[in-house]
Amino acid sequence: MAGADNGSRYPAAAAPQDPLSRFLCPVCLEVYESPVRAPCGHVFCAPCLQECLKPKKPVCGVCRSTLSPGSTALDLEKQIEMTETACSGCNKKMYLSKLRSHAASCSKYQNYIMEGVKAVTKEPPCNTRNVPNRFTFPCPYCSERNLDQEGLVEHCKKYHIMDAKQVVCPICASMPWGDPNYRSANFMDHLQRRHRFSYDTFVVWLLYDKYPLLPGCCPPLAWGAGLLSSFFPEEPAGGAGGAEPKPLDLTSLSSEEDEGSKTSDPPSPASPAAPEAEKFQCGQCRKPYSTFAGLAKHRQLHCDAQPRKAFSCKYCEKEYVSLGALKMHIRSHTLPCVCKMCGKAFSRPWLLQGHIRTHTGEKPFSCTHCNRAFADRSNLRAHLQTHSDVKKYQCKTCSRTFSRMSLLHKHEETGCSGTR
DNA sequence: CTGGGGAGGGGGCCC
DNA sequence: CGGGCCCCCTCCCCA
Repeated sequence: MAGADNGSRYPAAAAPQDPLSRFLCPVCLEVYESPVRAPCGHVFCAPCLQECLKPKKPVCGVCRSTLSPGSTALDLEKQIEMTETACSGCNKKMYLSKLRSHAASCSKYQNYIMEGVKAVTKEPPCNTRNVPNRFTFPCPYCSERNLDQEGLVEHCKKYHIMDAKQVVCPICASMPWGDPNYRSANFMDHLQRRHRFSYDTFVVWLLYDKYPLLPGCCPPLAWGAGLLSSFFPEEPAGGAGGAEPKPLDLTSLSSEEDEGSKTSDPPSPASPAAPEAEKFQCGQCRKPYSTFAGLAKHRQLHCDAQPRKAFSCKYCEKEYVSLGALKMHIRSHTLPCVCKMCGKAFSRPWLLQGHIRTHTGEKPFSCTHCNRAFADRSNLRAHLQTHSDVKKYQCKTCSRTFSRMSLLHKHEETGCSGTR
């Protein structure tokens, strides 16, 4: 466990240049927060590990081995406290242990992240013509084409289970870190261990959705099918008409093709004769475009250029009428308030205060009717409803009242009989 | 299935 | 403009 490899283990092809990478949690891609070493040897932030342990059969996000609660990685914790670094945004020097909270409030760091994302989304790699399709794969044994990941696994299990030939895994080879020349000694074993789940699911949901703007998230942003499918949403797993798996030719996204290729009736996505389907839609005016470039141009010339009434969140698509409201909202992404007891993070101090009461057992809000106490005023309010004959939320059909909106919704969803 | 409690999130208002 | 507070709401879990 000692040495630089005690934390995140990266595939050789993707080993980051940054010497600090060994202090980065493979889940949140930030400096470890309360690092915990799982039994498999991989280290995660304590809160990240908690998240990973939530599924019924938790697996390590790095090696896919069964995951169970680990032990505090004191060695790493110490190193994080003693290692100096500089903020990528403002260059301020600080210890790694301070970087996380600093990054949450450093506007220059946020800009630095945004620049990174722009660079990734605006300037596709120069060898884009060679970018392989990550939706369908050829079988490395018989070269049957257009198998999606699950299809490939099933196909190989069905037809090649006894085939001992060393072959290149087409799924791994298509990934940005993949080595197209690396032959798997036991491909069937590799398939079943490594590709039981989809990279899309793991990369996009775990990393992109949770930490969409982190520097380490750029590869997932660029390569994760979640993003790709938003650019190429109709790339069917089965391919069109048995054609060769099509490279995602980003260079074809000419800035010249846009509105002209629009049609009022987009062809079927599965149709091979439908390459100009309007796959891209402006988030603001909903205008459809057949190419990403067209959409980008439209946004540049029209929607983005117009004076905005709203302040847009750079992390998600939400917009606010005031900068204050936006900043408040951004806290829900950066979660600057961290509980010292369990490491859980919150957007606002009072949320943290409420959470701390769950540790201390403090219940300052008591019911005047039954003296029952609550830690949260909202919950007291909900409780007070239970003392009332006429509850706040009423069914329009049967006039029955409920103490909570959710109960009313449930009542309506399960089919109100209408009888009073 | 229903009702209730616990925990937490989001937006608005006020100071 | 930021922080504190309030209200409303949701989700999950349990009896």
